[in-house]
Amino acid sequence: MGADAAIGERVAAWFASGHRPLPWRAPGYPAWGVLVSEFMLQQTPVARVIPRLAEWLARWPAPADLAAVPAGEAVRAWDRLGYPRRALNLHAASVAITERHGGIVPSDVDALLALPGVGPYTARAVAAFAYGIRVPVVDVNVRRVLARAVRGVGEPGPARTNEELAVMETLLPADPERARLANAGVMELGQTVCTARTPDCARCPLVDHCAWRDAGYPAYTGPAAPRQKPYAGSDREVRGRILRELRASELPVPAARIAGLWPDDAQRDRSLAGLLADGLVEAAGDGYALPSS
DNA sequence: GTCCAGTCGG
DNA sequence: CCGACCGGAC
Repeated sequence: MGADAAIGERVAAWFASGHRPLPWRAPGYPAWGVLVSEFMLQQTPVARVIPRLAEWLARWPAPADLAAVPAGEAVRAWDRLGYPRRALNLHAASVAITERHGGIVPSDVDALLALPGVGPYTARAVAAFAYGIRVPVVDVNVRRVLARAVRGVGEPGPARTNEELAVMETLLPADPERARLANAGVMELGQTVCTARTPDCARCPLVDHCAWRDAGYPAYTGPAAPRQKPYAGSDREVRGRILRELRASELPVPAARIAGLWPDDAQRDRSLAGLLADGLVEAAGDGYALPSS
């Protein structure tokens, strides 16, 4: 067994020996529930997703249920999870699943990738966790664990999607069930032990298989991760404020009330135009509303 | 201020 | 490849 394969087996064993009872890991959890959870988990921490996921699935237990309501209802139910385009994409995905896949979430990675809002991570996460298919799953946690344990550097740096998928593939056990445990285990390891700020190496199952540790924890010298712009005062904040107003109202919101939501006319107009262009908002009479179709 | 089970368009 | 995209928690 090569070094990488040893890593996969170790993490699978560590994960199988006990992990947090996340709802989407429960045996028999529906593929639709896994898909919804993965949309919600795109850049939103686990703890914030758990309560919203249950509400969503109680209301729309299958893709066809969501496909049957206007997209605006999905945006409204998304509430303040953030990045509301995900709600729009999830609705569009439910329509595509209903029309193209007979209402069944596809298991094929390429079919999943063709769905709106489904990228390299989500497609493989659904294939691996909902259907038990042996495919590498790479999210930010996996990227960090691979950077440290395999490449011996402290941070993953800019994304190198294809290369990281290939590396993860090499450490997956041949057996699909063990591969699933390895995928889930590396993610869990990165989230709970091999964390960005303060890794807890004393609890790490890879303590003797870590290139970063072997190298003496060298400081990261690669390209800096892109810096995030401040949220306060950004167009994102303005968009969020407008959408929050529309979500709170069953009727169209008059343009005059939108105008009162943000003092900078140019920024407010630009943000509203962006929401319209994105299909998150539509004109309704002399006001605006969530999308009715 | 930083980070978070990312995706998309330019 | 790079920036935009929400919002809450630490």
